Amino acid sequence: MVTLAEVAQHAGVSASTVSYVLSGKRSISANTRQRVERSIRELGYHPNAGARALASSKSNIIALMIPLRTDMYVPVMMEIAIAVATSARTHGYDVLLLTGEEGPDAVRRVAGSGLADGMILMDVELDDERLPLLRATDQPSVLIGLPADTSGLTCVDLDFRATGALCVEHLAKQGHHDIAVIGEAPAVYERHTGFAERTLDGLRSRGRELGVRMLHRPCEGGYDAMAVTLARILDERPDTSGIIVQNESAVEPLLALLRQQGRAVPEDVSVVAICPDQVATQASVRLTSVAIPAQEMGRHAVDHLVAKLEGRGSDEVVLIAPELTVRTSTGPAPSRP
Amino acid sequence: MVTLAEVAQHAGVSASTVSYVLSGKRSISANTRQRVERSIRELGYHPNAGARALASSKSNIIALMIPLRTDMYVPVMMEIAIAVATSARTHGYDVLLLTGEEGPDAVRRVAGSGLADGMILMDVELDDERLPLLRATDQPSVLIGLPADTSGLTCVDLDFRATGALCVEHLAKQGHHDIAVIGEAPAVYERHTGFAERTLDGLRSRGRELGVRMLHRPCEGGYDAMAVTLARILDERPDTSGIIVQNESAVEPLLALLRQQGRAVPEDVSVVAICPDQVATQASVRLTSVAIPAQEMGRHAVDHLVAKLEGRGSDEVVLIAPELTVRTSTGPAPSRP
DNA sequence: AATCGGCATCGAAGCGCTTCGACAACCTAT
DNA sequence: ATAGGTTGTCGAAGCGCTTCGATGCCGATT
Repeated sequence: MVTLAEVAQHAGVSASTVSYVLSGKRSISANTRQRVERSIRELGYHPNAGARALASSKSNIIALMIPLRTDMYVPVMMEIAIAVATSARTHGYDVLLLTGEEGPDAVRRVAGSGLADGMILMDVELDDERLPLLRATDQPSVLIGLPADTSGLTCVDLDFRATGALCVEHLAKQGHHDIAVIGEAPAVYERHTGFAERTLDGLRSRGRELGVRMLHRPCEGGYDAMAVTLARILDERPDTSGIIVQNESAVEPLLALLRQQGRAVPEDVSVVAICPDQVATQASVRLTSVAIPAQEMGRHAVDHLVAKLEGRGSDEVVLIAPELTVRTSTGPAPSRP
Repeated sequence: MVTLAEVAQHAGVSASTVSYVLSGKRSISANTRQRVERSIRELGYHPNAGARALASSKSNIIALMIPLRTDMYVPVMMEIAIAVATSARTHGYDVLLLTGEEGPDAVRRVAGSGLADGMILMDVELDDERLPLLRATDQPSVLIGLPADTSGLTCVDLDFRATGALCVEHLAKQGHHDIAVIGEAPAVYERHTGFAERTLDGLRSRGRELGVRMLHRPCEGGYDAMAVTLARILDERPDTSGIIVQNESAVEPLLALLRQQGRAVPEDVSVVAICPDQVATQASVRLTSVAIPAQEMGRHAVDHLVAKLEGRGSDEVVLIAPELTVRTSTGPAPSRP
């Protein structure tokens, strides 16, 4: 293993000079810089991460905490995680992956040991148990998702309230008056997950303003659950002509069931989904949808965290504006007999 | 930030004693041990990760490299990653997440900087560009997936050859003679991904032994691609009565298309899937399937890597035996007119 | 009584880096 | 010609920990 000292010797300079070449914190003559850089290349030198962390009290590592909840849609999580890892690298940071297993203690461990310089928390609940600890350790952090109390925190999320509103508007504009909302699994609501509640909120308040009737039903993923849910909805509100789905694993079952029952999309029923674009475009009907901007969320989170770590940046809540893409699953409401 | 020295002072012992209490590398009297442990608790001490890494040349970090290929089924990757992170913790290791972005250089960087003690590579290709580097740096590592040349490497994977064989056997036993195989996207085969080729190999050689006709067609995910592929298959081999799918995003489209064409599953066509259990159970027909044991693979990989890091364990290839679960998508072949 | 081995503890060295103050050497402005 | 300011480089101190050898103490062995 090549050390700084060896590079210094090889280049005929002192160790500190090499260090300054690497960090750029003091000016170095072009000549010396080149000699040092050459030695680094020839010897294949890589600074030792531990020594660096010890001397500078900076690990250049960002911790990413992903609680493993089985009812969350995994690909989105993954996409965010990948985006976080990738953009972290562009800032010179690596990413440490923490799962929910360890629970809130992970926050304490990481903050205490100086393992990471900051952390990004995913899948934040409205009243998340990790938050008190976060505030106490004043560990620089960014949340993906919105808790109830955001004071002193930096959060990044899709504006789910606006998302809900946008979906209703789109349907209402096409003349739909009876709209059903197929939501996430009941457990998600029971857990008070921010995004689910905020979507619902946006959906309802905009629906009230526009004078449309709204019926919300949570739904586990999969075929059988969807069949039951859909039957209940159509039983309660036979005139339902618009459906908004916020549950990736309910999308395809829903379409299949509608087809099976002879209800054409979009002629008889319009469907709007809140889901990743991939799901919307790969479904059996190309779905009008509001995309979950996973990459963007990951990138934003990293950018804000890095800003904080560098002393720039402050606490704030960043809500990403939703965008609705019209595809072939929505159309004018059928005229009533 | 509390340091070892402060703990030592508080407990009235020397720093080295505290260190030995922590590591257990020398015997300590019960009395002293308790005093030290008490001080640690009272002061809320956490050893500094950087200092530890520097002094011991061990970071207690495992690097997990996930190339981001858009055509791989993401949830499986995620499940493995989570399993890796979780079981790493039980061995006292944390996990560093590396994406494919950086390419093979990441291997060099991580090995060179001592950032991680070892690494786990996912989604290994038959002729993976990271392998030469791996061998050169003699970084302790475990691969998930099998390259063409496994000499000097430790690999963990599902036995895809046996998986293929198992699927054919199951169908053949039920009297199916004309079997179609719907595979991964063409790009996967072009890239020479080990698992895809080995499955095919197992499929074909067992098929030959059993005297069944076999037709393999790669298939992009999604509805439209599946429609084209299925049409071609039924055109070429109208008597096809068994289908084996190894492509998660083709599963539901396939079922929907069969239904649409009035082919009943399993009365007219039997379907066997190679996919995670979740996909098999949530599909519109409960699928007879061979599961991808993601968790088990992650766990095995970590166990083997940790064994290597501790000086136990050697290079070997661990193939996990496939298990076929019979559900409702397979049955006897229809009798021919 | 002298010797030995094992246990419990301590002190000091050092892991590889960053960073601060010092100091030549040079370049202006007086 | 001299004070003052830059610029480029070096030496040394230390970051918080692990680990090696040394040491003092005790009971067991001859």
